[in-house]
Amino acid sequence: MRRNKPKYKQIIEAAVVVIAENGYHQAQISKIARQAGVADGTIYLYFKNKEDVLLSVFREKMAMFVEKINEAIAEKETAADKLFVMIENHFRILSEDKNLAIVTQLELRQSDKQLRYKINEVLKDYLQVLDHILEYGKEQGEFSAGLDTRLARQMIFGTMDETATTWVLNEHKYDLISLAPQVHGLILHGCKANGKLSK
Amino acid sequence: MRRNKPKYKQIIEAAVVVIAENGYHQAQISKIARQAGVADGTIYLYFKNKEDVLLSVFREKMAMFVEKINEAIAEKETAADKLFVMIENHFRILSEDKNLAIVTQLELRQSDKQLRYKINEVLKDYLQVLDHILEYGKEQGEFSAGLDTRLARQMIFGTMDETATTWVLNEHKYDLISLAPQVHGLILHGCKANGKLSK
Amino acid sequence: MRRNKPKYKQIIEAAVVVIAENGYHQAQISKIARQAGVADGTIYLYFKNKEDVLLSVFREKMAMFVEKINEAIAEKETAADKLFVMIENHFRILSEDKNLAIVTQLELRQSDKQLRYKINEVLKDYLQVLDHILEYGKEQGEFSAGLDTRLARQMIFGTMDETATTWVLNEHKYDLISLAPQVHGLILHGCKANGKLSK
Amino acid sequence: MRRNKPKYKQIIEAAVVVIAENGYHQAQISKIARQAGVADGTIYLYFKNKEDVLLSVFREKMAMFVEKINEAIAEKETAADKLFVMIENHFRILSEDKNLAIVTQLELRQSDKQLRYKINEVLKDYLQVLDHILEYGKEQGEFSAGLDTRLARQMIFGTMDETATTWVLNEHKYDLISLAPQVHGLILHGCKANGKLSK
DNA sequence: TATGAATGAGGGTTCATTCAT
DNA sequence: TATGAATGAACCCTCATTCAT
Repeated sequence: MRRNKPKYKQIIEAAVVVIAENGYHQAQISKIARQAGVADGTIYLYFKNKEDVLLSVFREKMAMFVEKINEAIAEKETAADKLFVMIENHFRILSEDKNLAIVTQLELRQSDKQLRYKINEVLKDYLQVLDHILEYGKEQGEFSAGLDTRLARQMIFGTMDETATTWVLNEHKYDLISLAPQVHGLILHGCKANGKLSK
Repeated sequence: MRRNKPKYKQIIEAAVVVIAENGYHQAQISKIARQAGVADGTIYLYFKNKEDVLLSVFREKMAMFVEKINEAIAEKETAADKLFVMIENHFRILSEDKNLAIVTQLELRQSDKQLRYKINEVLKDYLQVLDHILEYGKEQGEFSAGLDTRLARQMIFGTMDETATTWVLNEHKYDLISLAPQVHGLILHGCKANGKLSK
Repeated sequence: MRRNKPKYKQIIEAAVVVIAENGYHQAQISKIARQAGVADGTIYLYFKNKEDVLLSVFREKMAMFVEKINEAIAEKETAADKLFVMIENHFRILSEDKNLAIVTQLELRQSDKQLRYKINEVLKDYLQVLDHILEYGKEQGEFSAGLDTRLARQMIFGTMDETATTWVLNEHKYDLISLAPQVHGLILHGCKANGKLSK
Repeated sequence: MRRNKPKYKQIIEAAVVVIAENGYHQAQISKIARQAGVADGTIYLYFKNKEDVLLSVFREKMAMFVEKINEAIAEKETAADKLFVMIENHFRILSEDKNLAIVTQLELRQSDKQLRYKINEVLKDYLQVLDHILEYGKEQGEFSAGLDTRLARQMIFGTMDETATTWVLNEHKYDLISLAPQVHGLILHGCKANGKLSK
């Protein structure tokens, strides 16, 4: 199994660094090879082609995302709490690896439609975690029974994603993790003034 | 003034069609020229370079977005209503021009960092419309006083954008406009079951 | 006759300025037209094509060269004196119009082989002036009877030309005209130490 | 070291042929590659860009010029003899490689100002050989003590260059090498009839 | 496995020239 | 005569991929 060999990971990590430092369109195979300390041709022993390298970057990182977040979620009881740790961990992982944040929020989006579709397939694993929380919340009566899971998932992911992208575009100059409580609040209660406060 | 000449608009419209049909990276100047019914060189009488064509596509379309939405908003009294017509019109404009939807939701995002930054500058006009609604809602007591405008704006835009992108990725196979009420509800009240309403 | 109309001269002078300021390859018809204060198309009412403009620049200027130099030569008696005023005037004309110097010594040489051949045809008028001086000198016994006119002409023209070109490449930072006596001396006597002087 | 690899020389030689046969402005990289029997891209493994190819042609050939001429000069005792073998070898090298003659005398002069300056830098090595002969001749009392080295160098180089260019423009239809003695004579003694000295 | 030299397709842009007004 | 908007051909260079070693 190629994916377990050390050079596989080595190339993936090199790709993240090269893309973050040079941008998507300047991330040539030769640069990735040099960063990984292998020859250009060697990359083709581990990956089918360049698209496969980029997709693998996303796949590996997303798997890590899902794993970490599933762990964190499991420890919480309520859907609201699960949602909170999901948001917080989403922000934390990006905060802890700024290169990864640049790559996923800005650079990989420059890939063409074909790769975008494949990336969206991989993303589904992550979105399912969200769906599970939403279904669980509805079952428990925490979330509104009439909630459309797909729409709610789009709201939550769209909000987290837009928040993270804005943070990267602002060159990480404020703390992303500390926005988690407010984002959580917005997602749970929306913008509307709630009864007591607005009175 | 070049921008008022008929060929200017003609080239912009041709660019939308070509990008939608061929994808960002396959939208060569020669294809756009052919679609517009002009010679390749003519494009350079109206635009500085290819990037200028693409940025102008976004600028012209976004101006149209802002204009239409400002008109619609002006007719409404409450912030909640303004927000509703904004969401509905955002979805309506994309629904009415599927090529435009493909271009703004998928293709133009493949532009490189430099163009992305310029596009983001143009986008600010649109985001400001959102900010005005949010501020207005807070003034009127409709929206919670403690609402962070920037975060709320990111939530709203992120939600609309993610909803629209998912719709495009699903090849417009369901009705986007009819999602507006639910999206509006989510943005106003969030996911949380609200005692009285859920009864 | 087109060549006597004011716009003909106007375009020629504009071409000299544009070529001197922008270089041969950056001397587009549109720049020359703008400098001359006419429309692009107007140039084609006076010249067959761009090559014709450039060749005409050379032809007009060379005619002026020949005329001025013939006048100066006529006043002198000996071949040596005629040669001296030729060298001095050659240097003087270039010194008095630095743009012309740049154009003839550097820029027009970048023209392609076809134009070079035509320019060489025009140059023949000038070289004939030299030939006449040489023949006259031989007749008068001033110049060595065995002198090969063509070779001597190449030596004289080559020397003047190389001297002028080096001066232009050095950005006119020394006085060209004052080199005339030494150049004259070299051409007459060569490098060799002459008996009496070397004693 | 790239310059020692066989393909480097191979591309240089191909460039000389292509430029001589097609002219400077028609010497496309693709033609040079085809002539060299390599792919277009291969040229860019050995040269930075097209200008680098052209400059290298001149640099390599000029180095050969300087080397051959230095060898020939070293064998001679007097400055006059050194000068003679320099002229003869200058003419001989061009005579032996007619393509090279076309390239250096006509085509490379069409390069733009930037490349011209770089070519002039390379040419300095050659001109220094001339300077050394002139200085040596003055030391030995062979050449006139008051000789201005720079001017004399310009005369000699200008004469040789003009003679060679005229020969190329006349399509090599007479023998260039056999002109060397007369050119040598002209350079040494000038045009002037030297009654007594010539006895 | 690993190397890295060689390949070759593909496109934005310029500008001399034309021609309807 | 004069205009200037429109034309469209032409080319350097990059880089993903291959394959002989």
